[in-house]
Amino acid sequence: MKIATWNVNSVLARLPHLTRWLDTAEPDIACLQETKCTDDKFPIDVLKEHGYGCVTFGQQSYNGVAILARGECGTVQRGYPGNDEADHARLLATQFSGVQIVNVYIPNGQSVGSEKFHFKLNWMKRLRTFIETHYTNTARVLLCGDFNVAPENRDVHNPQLWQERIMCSEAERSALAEIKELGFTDCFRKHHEEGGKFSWWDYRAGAFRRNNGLRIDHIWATAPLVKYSTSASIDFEPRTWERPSDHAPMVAEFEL
DNA sequence: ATGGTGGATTTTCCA
Repeated sequence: MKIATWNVNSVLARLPHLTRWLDTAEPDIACLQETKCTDDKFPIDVLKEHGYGCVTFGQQSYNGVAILARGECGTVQRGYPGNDEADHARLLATQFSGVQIVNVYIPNGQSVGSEKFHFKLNWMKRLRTFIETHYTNTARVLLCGDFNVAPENRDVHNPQLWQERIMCSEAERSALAEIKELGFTDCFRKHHEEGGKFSWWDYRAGAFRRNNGLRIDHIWATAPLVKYSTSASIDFEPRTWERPSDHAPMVAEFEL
């Protein structure tokens, strides 16, 4: 089973890149973030032509998550239980082939100490509670998405520059660690110890060309799954294409 | 170098 996560920064603007990439990479599951469109505008027909069914949870202009699957998905959870209309479209959970898939777009947080920063930390607390409440210790769970946190300094191109800045602060890293303590393993780190491997580069100041990036997109697996993990990688190629997303897809494979 | 770029919707918000 091959699973991918990719912040596409508008599924409509990125549709040519998305279909081109799906045709080549052929993941069984692709978790998307920042789809930036309501469910009625999601390009389900085009994706169907490429072999994918869509489970969507979008909103106008901002946020939005989707799960593309080569096959049937189980029941779908859109947002946290008890969510209301005012909630951001940032969490989408379903099942595929006996695996619980949780796709998240964790808030960016703008800047450390800001109102959005506190919203981010609170959202991460809710994520921890959601996972703790909804999945047993023995469940095969994949938590994937744009976490908007670089877990360690080796996930940051210039840790000194980024120290205590958004996506790198101790408060964010602690909140993420508390989720990880529920029993997750970072699939990329299972297979790669080296630093300097990133999944996001700012559009500005030639950041990609200089490899000034952060590793903020992740695929995490619980113990009953991670033992079947055979590879994990970041596919930099779509970031080199014309008018790309600022994120690259992250891929993990399992031999179940 | 406190800027720079990109998407959706506007004359700004968000990343």
